[in-house]
Amino acid sequence: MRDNNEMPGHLARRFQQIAVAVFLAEVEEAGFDLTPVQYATLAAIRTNPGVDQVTLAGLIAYDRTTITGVVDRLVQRGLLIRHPSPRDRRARELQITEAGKRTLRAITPAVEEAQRTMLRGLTAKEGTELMRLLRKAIAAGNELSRAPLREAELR
Amino acid sequence: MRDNNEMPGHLARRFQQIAVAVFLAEVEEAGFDLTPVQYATLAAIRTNPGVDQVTLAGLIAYDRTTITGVVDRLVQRGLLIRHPSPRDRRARELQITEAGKRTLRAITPAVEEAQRTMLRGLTAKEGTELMRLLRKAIAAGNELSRAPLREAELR
DNA sequence: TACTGATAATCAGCATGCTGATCAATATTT
DNA sequence: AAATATTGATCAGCATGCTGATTATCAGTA
Repeated sequence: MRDNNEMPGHLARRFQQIAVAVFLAEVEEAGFDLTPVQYATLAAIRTNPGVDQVTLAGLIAYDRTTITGVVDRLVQRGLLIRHPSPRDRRARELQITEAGKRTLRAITPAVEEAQRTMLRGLTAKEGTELMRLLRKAIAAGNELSRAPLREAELR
Repeated sequence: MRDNNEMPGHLARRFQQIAVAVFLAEVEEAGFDLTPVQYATLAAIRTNPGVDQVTLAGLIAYDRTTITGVVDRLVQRGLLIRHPSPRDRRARELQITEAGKRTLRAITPAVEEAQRTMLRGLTAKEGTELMRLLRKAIAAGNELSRAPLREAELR
C-alpha cells in the first residue's frame, strides 16, 4: 500500500481542504460571509453579464446542478438577479446587482491574501511552478469530470 | 481581477474535482462502489486496527464530524466493525472485516491506475515535482484547516 | 407542419465537509 | 473527593458536488 503522501489524489484533497479553509478565514476576517464557489460565481457573472446558467457553469467548471443552488442563495441575498432570457424561454439570464459589485470590490483584497496564504510554504518560484503543473494536469484531465471548463460562446 | 488560472484556490478545486472523478470512474470500472474517502478510511483502519475515530480522523486529515457518517456507511456495508473501547468508554474502536480486506485488495489496482491517470498530462518528473510542491504547501498550511493531519499516538 | 432529438433548468437522492452544540466519560485541578 | 476542564462521539444545520430523472422549450428534419 502506497503512503498517502505518495497519492496525488490524497494531496489534491488536502490542498483543496486547506485552500477552502484559508479562503473562508480571510473573507470572514474582512467581515464577509461568502464561499469560494459563491465568489467565483459573482466574479464570472460580473465579467459576463447576462450569461445563462449552463454557460456560467462551463466558465468556472461547475456541475450544472450545483449552480442552481449556488445562484439561488446569491439571489436570496440580493447579490444576483435571475430573469428569463428573452431569446430562449428555457434559459435564465444572470446579472450582478450593485450590492454584488460592492461585495466583490470589498472582498477582493481578502481573496488575494488567501491566494498568497495557501502558497506561503513555497518560494515565489515554487508557487509559480505549482500553478503551472496544476494547470497542465487539469488541462489533460478536463474532460474526465462531469463539469469540464468550457469557453464562452458568443450568442 | 485575476484570471482563474492564476488563482491557486481555483486550480486546487479543479484538480481535486478531476481526481475524484478519475477515482470513481476507475473504481466503478473495476466493479466496486467506493468513494475516495471510504477507501482512505478502510486503508487507514487496516494499517491501524483498533483506532478510535478521532485518531483515525487525524491520520487522514478528515473532520471528526465527517468521519461519523463515513464509518456509519462502511459499517452498514459490512466492511468495518465499530465497538466500544474497553479502555475508554467514550471511544469506539474500529476494525476492518474480512470483506473489507478483500475489497481493499481487489480495488488496489484501480486506485493505483487512478493515481496515474490524474497525472497523465505530466511527465514523470513533473508528476514527482507536483507532489513535492503539494506536500510542501500542505505542510505549511496543515494547521489552517479544522482537520489537520496528526501523527498517531501510542496508547 | 408534425416529429424527433437536443438543450436549460430543476429536482430527488446521496455523500462529503464544515460550524457549533450536546452528552457522556475521562482527566485535571482545587 | 468535589469541582472543573477536556475529550470522543454524535447531532442539527448548511453548502458543495455528484447521478440520474423530469419538464419545458428549442432546433432540425421528415
